[in-house]
Amino acid sequence: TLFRSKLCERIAYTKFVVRVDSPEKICVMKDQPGAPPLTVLALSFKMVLHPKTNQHEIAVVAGVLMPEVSSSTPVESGMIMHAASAPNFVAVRPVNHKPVPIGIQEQARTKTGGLELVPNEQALLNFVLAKVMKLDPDVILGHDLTGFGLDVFLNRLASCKTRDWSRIGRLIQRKDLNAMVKSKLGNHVPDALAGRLVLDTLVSAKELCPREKDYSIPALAESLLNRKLHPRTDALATPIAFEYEQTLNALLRECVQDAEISLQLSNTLSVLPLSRQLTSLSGNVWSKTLRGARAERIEFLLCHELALIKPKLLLPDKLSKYDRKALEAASNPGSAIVQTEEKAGRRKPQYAGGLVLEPKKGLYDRYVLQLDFNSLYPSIIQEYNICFTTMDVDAMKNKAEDEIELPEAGLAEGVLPRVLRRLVEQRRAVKAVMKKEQDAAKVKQLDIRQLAIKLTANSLYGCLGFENSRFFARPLAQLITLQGRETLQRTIDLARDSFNAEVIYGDTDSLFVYTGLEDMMKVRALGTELKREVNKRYKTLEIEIDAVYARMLLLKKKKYAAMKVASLNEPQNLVREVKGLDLVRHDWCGLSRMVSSFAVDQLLSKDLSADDAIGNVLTNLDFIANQVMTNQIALQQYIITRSL
DNA sequence: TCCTGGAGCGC
DNA sequence: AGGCGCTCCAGGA
Repeated sequence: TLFRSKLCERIAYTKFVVRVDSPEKICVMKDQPGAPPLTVLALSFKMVLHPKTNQHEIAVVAGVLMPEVSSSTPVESGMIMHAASAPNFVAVRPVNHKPVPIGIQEQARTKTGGLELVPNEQALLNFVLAKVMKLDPDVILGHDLTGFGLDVFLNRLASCKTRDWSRIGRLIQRKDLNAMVKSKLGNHVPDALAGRLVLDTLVSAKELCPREKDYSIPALAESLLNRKLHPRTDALATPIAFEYEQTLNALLRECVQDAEISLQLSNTLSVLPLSRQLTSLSGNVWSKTLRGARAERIEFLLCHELALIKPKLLLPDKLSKYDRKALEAASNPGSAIVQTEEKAGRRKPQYAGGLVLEPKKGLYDRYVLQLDFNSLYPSIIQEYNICFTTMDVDAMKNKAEDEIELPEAGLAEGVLPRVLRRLVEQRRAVKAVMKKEQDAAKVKQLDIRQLAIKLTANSLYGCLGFENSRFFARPLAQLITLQGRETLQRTIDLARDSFNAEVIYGDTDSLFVYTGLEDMMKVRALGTELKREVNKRYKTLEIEIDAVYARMLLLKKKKYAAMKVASLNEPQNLVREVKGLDLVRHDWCGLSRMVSSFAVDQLLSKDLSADDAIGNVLTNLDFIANQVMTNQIALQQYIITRSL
């Protein structure tokens, strides 16, 4: 039954309300129309700290609207420019009962730059709610929205006892917002915004760019958008900034810019199309994907797969910590219940992981060959048919690692190998279409799909070892890493015994071979031969030449620097690659990283002998020491960043 | 001196 | 609300 949503149907703030009597009456449309375009509203806030209550209060809100956004095609760069000219708004209210500067009042009166001046915080909150109601965005987007912006916003809505607070979402909610925001159980932001997607670019950037070190707006604008921003104030503004026209104007501009940058980040990272692909692959809920719930995505993927293959199979219960303890106590009635203190941080490892070789330390000045297994763990699952449907996981629960045996050969393909095989097939198909496609926008779209498939396949293993996962199966995770270690070791033995190759290092799925060669053709030939010899031993497992390095400095496990040959056809074109050294770590200051970087450059320089390089490094150290002593280094260079 | 955590990397 | 491995550095016994 379709209702026009009127006052009598106070369920949602939507145009229509649909009521269905039974889930059986829902079916999938045969000819699916394309997904409708989405309205995206980027929001950004500036807070002040109330001097007495010491609580965050909202002082400035900016919004940038981007209408008609496709969730399947990535946004083209031309569209991003369009966003800047789309209807923006920025609203400000007086702080500490002091009127805002006359110039700002004038701007607001003449509506310059979409500026709205409101008398107090309550009015500011209502202004935002009215805007959201009017624009009715499908997506509310911003940087650190879930951790800060919207969280504070909801707290202020609650504190100010704002009427009809649920207008921020699409579901009419009469719940006591105060009780909601004070509850420690989970994040209440998504619940309050039911009916809209919350896209937090901080969450998305952390997931999609895990190698980034600094996730602040200016840092991401520089590294991802190639935009250098002016020096900025903090999200937490000082009351003094509200007293002068110039500083307040800067604050307002910055607030609008934050919303705009956040929108561009989401576009550049293709967060909407990618999260939609991830969601449609796993069959979970889109808003959850945006919250980064990886384990839940895998859970849904496997639930759907099981329902398809073994429709009569009962799914395993999802056990809470309490449930697990109770079960354990029941199965071992004699044993004392061990009280394990769960700390917030990382726990001790529960089983063995990848093999890391002791590196043969030193500076290598002839070609080093790096070979990598493609998707090692997904490949192992397929290669050995590892699954809870091919092995008795319960029987192995308390067994030692070396007692866990591989499934017998000849068993039917398990669920996990099947899921992975199908993902691999899908990805291959997408890539094939990509090659033929001419339209650049469609290529980008396909690229996002293949990336989503890869991410999904690669996160399956992690969920097998994750205690709170519905499909938690430690014996499987153990067996997978064990096979990984053995596979790498067999490869090393083969390289040594059959090729007389010198393996200088290796980590989990990779090995580094010092070839001693100076002829790229011979290096390639060796790599190809090694690769062929390894790959012929497996059905699914596959090793590949990952890189060739002209020079390599190998210091410790997980710490090395090297000059990588950018393309095998142009061996002269070298790119520096650094792993684990101090200069890639933020807990060392800029000066230290700079000195370290200089040293690495010298040591890896093709034109220098080791002695000359060391000489240059020592000279530089003297020079820097002198600069330090004579106070010529900017204070900025001494800042270290480290979480506590 | 030995041992435990945390950070923050690498894979 | 994926996993483990390995430096480093602090701090306590």
